Amino acid sequence: MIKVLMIEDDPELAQIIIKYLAKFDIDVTNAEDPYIGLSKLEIGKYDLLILDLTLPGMDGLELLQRIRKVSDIPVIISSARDDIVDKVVGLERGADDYLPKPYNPRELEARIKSILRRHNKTEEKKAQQEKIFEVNEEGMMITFKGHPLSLTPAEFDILNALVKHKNGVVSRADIIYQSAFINDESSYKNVDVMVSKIRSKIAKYDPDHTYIKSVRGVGYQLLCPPQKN
Amino acid sequence: MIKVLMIEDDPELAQIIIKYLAKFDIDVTNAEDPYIGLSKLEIGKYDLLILDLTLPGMDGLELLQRIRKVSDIPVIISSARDDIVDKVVGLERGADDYLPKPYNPRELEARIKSILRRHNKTEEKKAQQEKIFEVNEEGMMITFKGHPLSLTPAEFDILNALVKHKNGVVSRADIIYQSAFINDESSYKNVDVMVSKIRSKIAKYDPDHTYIKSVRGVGYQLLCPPQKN
DNA sequence: TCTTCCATTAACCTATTATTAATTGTTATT
DNA sequence: AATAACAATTAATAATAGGTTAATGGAAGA
Repeated sequence: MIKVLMIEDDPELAQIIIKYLAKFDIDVTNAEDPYIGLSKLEIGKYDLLILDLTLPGMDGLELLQRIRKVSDIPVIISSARDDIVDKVVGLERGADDYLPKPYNPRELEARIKSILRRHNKTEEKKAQQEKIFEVNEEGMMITFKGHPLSLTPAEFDILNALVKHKNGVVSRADIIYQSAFINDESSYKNVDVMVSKIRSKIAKYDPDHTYIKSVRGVGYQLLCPPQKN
Repeated sequence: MIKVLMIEDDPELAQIIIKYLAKFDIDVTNAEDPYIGLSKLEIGKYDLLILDLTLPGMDGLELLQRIRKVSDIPVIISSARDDIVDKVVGLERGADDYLPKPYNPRELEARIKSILRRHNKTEEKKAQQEKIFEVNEEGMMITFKGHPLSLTPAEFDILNALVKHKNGVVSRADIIYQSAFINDESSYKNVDVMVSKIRSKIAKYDPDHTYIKSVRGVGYQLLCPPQKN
């Protein structure tokens, strides 16, 4: 999901863009007022900014300069003026692209993706996301969609066992037995507790899916693909 | 001096661009033939490529694909066709910008600089990440973000071992064993003490992050990227 | 409905780790 | 040779992580 902030005072155009880009998994938030936009930029975490130049109360180019003082976010200028001076000044002041209105939303989408590809190597990220769980045994680390989960040793053993038996059920006894960090005499409930902790650590990055399913009377199972909640 | 390769079969246009960009310390080499361009790209070191789409003997988009297989160089497409499909496909296949002819050379210059500004920034970032710890084995020196850490020999061995096993856990036994400056019979706690000292030396320069993580019951681990406190 | 199993929170406890200080040993320096 | 400086080591104490169990509420299944 790509998060974009738009500063555009024409609500009609804003709506069109928001609707169109939503189809491509791009979530656009519009701020009609430049000052509100600026504060949103500071608070929220956006991947890119679409900036209109003709704004009420503030010149867009000036706004861009102020943004650049606090943020390195990629900026696409969208302007009604197809003027060479505006273009040059905008790009010089730190914009990554300049798109004269009216433009085709498809072009906007393509340009957003092109810029982001460069900026945070979206492709690499995507590749990482395809491997949902990645286990580094030596480092006792497991990454979930690219995010390293900070697991305790016992938690690592449990999730590692589940990943190894992908889509197979693993019993609590097996888990306890094969982990060096779980006391062989500890209760089955202990596994439940730690599974719960693992789940909450995963939920930090994806709260909407179930990855570890409990199989009644048997044990636990790693689901891939996951189940919606 | 910025070095640009241009693949453009119109020599007249090429000359105009070359002359114009020379004023701005941009050195443009033109290749009228796409195959020659491709080979030049492989040999020479260019910062950016300007690619015409309507070429003799080869489709520009196809050429772009072939370039992308071997190089990550920034590409600006310059095309006589102001067609939305061409634009979208071009950008999707890895171009960084698409400039329909005829265009103002000033705009080209501004776009080149904008793209390279961004490109150099991301390269910098990449380089920085790799160079958090820099080890100079013969000088028994390790620098942290450029600051030399004044480590004792035993401390050097420990941190060096951790850097070598980046993101892997190293046991106290391994550390003691492989260091010539730590007595083989010395206690594990000794390692703890020295790790503590290393940590405090790092903290002098970055008190807000954890670089050396203890893995309970196993050993220590160098985190990169580090963890916030 | 009723029972059993599971999920989650909180509280607990202990082994491990962190840190400081004291000790020993080694090398330079006068 | 005396001692100053420094590094490795051990000792001692404080802090903490992390596994465990208990307790409660909820879901699933008979």
